[in-house]
Amino acid sequence: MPDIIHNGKKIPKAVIKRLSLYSRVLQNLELNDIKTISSQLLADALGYNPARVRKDLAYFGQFGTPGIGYHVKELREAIRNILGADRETRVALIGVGNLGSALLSYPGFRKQDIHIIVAFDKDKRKVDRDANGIRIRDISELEKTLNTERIDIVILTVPSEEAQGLTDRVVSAGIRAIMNFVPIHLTVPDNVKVQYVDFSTEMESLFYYLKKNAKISNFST
Amino acid sequence: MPDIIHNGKKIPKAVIKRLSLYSRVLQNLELNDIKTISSQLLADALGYNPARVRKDLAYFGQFGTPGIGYHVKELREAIRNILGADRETRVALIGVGNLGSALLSYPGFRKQDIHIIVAFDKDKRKVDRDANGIRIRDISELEKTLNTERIDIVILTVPSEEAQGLTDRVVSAGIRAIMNFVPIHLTVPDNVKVQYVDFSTEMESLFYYLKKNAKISNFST
DNA sequence: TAGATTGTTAATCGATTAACAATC
DNA sequence: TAGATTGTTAATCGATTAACAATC
Repeated sequence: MPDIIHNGKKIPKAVIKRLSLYSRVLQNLELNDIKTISSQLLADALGYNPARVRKDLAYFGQFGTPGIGYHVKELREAIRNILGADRETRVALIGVGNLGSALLSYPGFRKQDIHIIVAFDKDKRKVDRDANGIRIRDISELEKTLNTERIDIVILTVPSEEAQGLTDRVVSAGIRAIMNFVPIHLTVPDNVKVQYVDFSTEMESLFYYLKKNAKISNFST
Repeated sequence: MPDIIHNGKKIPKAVIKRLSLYSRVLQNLELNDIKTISSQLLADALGYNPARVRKDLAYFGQFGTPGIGYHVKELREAIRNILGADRETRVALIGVGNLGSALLSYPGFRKQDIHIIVAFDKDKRKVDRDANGIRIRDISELEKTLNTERIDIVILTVPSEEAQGLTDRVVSAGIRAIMNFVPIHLTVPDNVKVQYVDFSTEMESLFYYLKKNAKISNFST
């Protein structure tokens, strides 16, 4: 992946993730009719340092007022603009198994204007069935549909053996962003971004911390 | 969270995640009857730098042989030992909705000896039903069951409004590790580790990269 | 004006990579 | 021995935090 540049400044990847979290906090503040918020309070809501909040925002401009803080509504709109979250995100999902089905009806997506518009499966018994309001298509229609439906992002929820092959097809079809739920490393060209979501790895590191913490508390008792 | 110390060295969080990925690659190599692997090849398999691989492993000891590389089987066992993945991980899941159900049958967990042993829901219509071979319990049995079943980790897949309340209960019951799929920030004591899994945030940053990349290619055409 | 809080610079901390002597 | 590759140190790069003048 090439570096991401905004107004001549290189933006760390982590900043983008946090922007999205700030936006969510601001959304809640707006619902509670809170008009302004300081970097301190915004940081507290997420367990961050206030300097980090100010620095993150400073990559993109000046949004606050010294002595006052940030105007909630304005800042939220600014962030949504930066993230492109003001437009609809058009998503395709490949592999309508248990996890795929769950994602099709994931409430968090709807809230953020992320729309899974098409779903594919290779199982003929699933094809043409309805999944959360959309028709499951045969995987043979993949390339054609990605184009006609102007898909931005592909979600992969297929068995491991099929992941790389489908990735290659999707990339050839012009897709540049893949959210990969399959626990293998995908090889893609440099201009394609893969976001890995890996439950087992997260679980294993949690368990490691747990084990370590247990030892630490044994020492102190 | 206190720092994680191993043999007097502070271990970066990212190292633990990668250890788990190394283990997975080694598992595949073992299945393909490959006996040894160099840091270079292990790095290639994950898109890393070979120095990173050697450095990560060096936190925990010396596992390789100069001129040869690492013995696949040995290294995998060593890593599983470090991660504690040689023991069974006992997990409870709260909230048997779409996502919760999908996780109950997630094949990646079974593969890594991660066992979801109990599941809870507050919906009386779900209670006592079977979910992937286990009986769904009423949420009122939460504290009691976490203890009798000796649960290590709790998975949270409940609506946002209920997440903090349930977190408090779970923490009072002595749980130290939570895998949180609910898109809100949870407040917990310092000795409890929360692992956030947030699809919307990942999706929004993917979309941001996509938008940026599109602009970059516009420039070059 | 006094208090609060921003935006930004400098200092710190942490993580990655390059380089290479040691060694199989 | 010659070639390969480790473990580790030093150099680089990047991200976080502290501090503070500017300013509402």
